[in-house]
Amino acid sequence: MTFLSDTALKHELNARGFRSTPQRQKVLRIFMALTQGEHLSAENLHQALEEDGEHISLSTVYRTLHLMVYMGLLRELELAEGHKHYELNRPMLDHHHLVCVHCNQTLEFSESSISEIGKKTAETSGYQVLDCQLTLYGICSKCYMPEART
Amino acid sequence: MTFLSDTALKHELNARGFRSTPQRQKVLRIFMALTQGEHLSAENLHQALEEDGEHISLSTVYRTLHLMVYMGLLRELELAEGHKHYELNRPMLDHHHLVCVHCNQTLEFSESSISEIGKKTAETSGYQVLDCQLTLYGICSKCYMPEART
DNA sequence: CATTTAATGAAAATATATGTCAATTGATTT
DNA sequence: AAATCAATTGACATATATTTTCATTAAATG
Repeated sequence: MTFLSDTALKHELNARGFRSTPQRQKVLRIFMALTQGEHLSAENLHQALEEDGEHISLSTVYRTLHLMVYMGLLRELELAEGHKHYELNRPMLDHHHLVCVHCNQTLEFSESSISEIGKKTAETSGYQVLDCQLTLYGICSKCYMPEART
Repeated sequence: MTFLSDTALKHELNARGFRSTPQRQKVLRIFMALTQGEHLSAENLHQALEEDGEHISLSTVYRTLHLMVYMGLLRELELAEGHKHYELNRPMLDHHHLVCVHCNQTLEFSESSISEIGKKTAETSGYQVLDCQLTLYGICSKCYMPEART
């Protein structure tokens, strides 16, 4: 799922009764151009599209994000920045996050055992896994001082 | 952290420069009275307090939730219902979630290896872990049908 | 018990996300 | 390649969740 041509995307969509549209292609292209670890909010994505000269309405941006999460193409991250962020779903990479609840600094890490656990658990419950996220919330060394305030 | 008396809460708060207030005590009591696996949104909590005859403003409810997450007393869950839910943080229980991205059905599961991984990762990065969440997103068996739509 | 400063409540403000609906466009059939 | 039909889009309105502001109240400290 790391790379998907327009026609491959079309097949994925059509197979489920959805349509391939220029908007959907452009959104996916934006995500494919990001480096590993980068993630965008709906607003970020909307801007990135504008910067590429693509005028796609915010409603469509939101609808496209949901659809692509639902299809397993994107993963939705909740990293305490107040709004959701999205990135390409690359299940093989076992890519997870560690977030400071104070300053919101976010670190990435890999841990290959997680997806195994995820697969097993999901199977037991009859689920088809789309995404598997281990998120650690804590306090980073800069923020961890007795006098810290909210 | 499964049970915390008013005076223990006071010590925790004062040690960090925060104050013990009746509102904070009442909020924590509500969470301590929940059964394992139950979780509340800010709105739910507000209502639960009202039902107990406690009038605490929504602002205070939100502020208290943030503070308690920051202190590691509560954990914040993002289970695709559109708003955040909260529950007592019981680090020993290794209690995680599996969510259907289509119908939002949520299942709980335990997996004791996760907190080990979390601890190790956080240490490496100099973080103090407050919470460790493995969240699996997928499609449940009821929703997994070729004709499924958004 | 006086002082200091954090915390609260009420209301307004903000932000994020969703819904509506007419117009458009993609997939499929003829 | 034209016609058909439903999915999709964009613009705008709306909803909802959360945050901020600020005057008032009340913990903690000495």
